[in-house]
Amino acid sequence: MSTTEIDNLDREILRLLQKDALLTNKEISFTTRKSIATIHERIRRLKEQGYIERSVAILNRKKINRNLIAFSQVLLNDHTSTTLAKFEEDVVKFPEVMECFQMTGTFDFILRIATSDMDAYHHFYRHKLATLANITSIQSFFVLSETKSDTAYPI
Amino acid sequence: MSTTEIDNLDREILRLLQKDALLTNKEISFTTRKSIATIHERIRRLKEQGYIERSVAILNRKKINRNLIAFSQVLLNDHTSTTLAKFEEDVVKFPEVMECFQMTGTFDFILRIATSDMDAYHHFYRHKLATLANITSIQSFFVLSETKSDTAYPI
DNA sequence: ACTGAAAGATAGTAGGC
DNA sequence: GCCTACTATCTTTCAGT
Repeated sequence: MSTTEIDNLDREILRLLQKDALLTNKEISFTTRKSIATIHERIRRLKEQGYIERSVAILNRKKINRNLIAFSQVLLNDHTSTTLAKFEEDVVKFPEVMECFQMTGTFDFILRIATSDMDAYHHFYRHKLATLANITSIQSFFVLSETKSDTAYPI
Repeated sequence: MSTTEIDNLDREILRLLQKDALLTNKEISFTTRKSIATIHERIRRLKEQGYIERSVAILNRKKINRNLIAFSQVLLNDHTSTTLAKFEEDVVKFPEVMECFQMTGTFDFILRIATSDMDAYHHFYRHKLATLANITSIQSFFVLSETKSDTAYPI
């Protein structure tokens, strides 16, 4: 981690690019009232220093048949680093697993699972997730509706 | 929802752009062995038909001081549509709330909260979230480590 | 649907303030 | 750190298959 700090111009650029990664330098230079070359150099630095990790297209999941989102809370029966690491190694390989976080509290991991429907989730649960070693329990919760889903941090 | 289906070329383009939204048409045309104009037209259609919702820059949250991610499970004390809608309306306004889903099961909503640290979460909890109307309980779980966090659906 | 090529716009670089 | 000006590269359009 470098000691470099970002200023208000950097923050404004990050704010804009979090909303739309395809903005041209020209558009950003117009909004921020700086020259195109300045914007170009700032964005280069923000990437180089790791503030911007990557730019991605966000798809409409219903159009590509991911109608069901589940959160699955997993509890393991032992917490040696070997067991934890093995679970993580195996679970991230499943294409249904969009996210996996190790958590504090009454369970060990929370997974975000995307499937086409309940049948597909059931199949994932029975034939993939529940087959992994050292699982004590899995509790599943399903998304009824998406009120807010944002990738942009307020800056 | 239109009746239009996508073919293998569309799927390959979506796969590529989910990983890197800044790929040039030229690069995609090289990978897919199609002409630049073909790629250009395909991407235009994928956006127009709503497969691609938007393109965004993904930031390194630790560089911008969002070190703590919490999942907060919220239970309300009544489930009239008015109460549900009011909660949703209010909760999405908090900048700490990255995501809000209404859920099946033993609680009503799950929130993903991003703050700088536990003090900031505590402040959010006490002075923002817990002040909303009709809340019965809030249970908070904190991310210890991020094993996988992907925005790209396998296609 | 796809292609190649032209025209217009943008990214990226260099030199100066 | 920011600017103008220049060149390389890319996007976008279109006539042709």
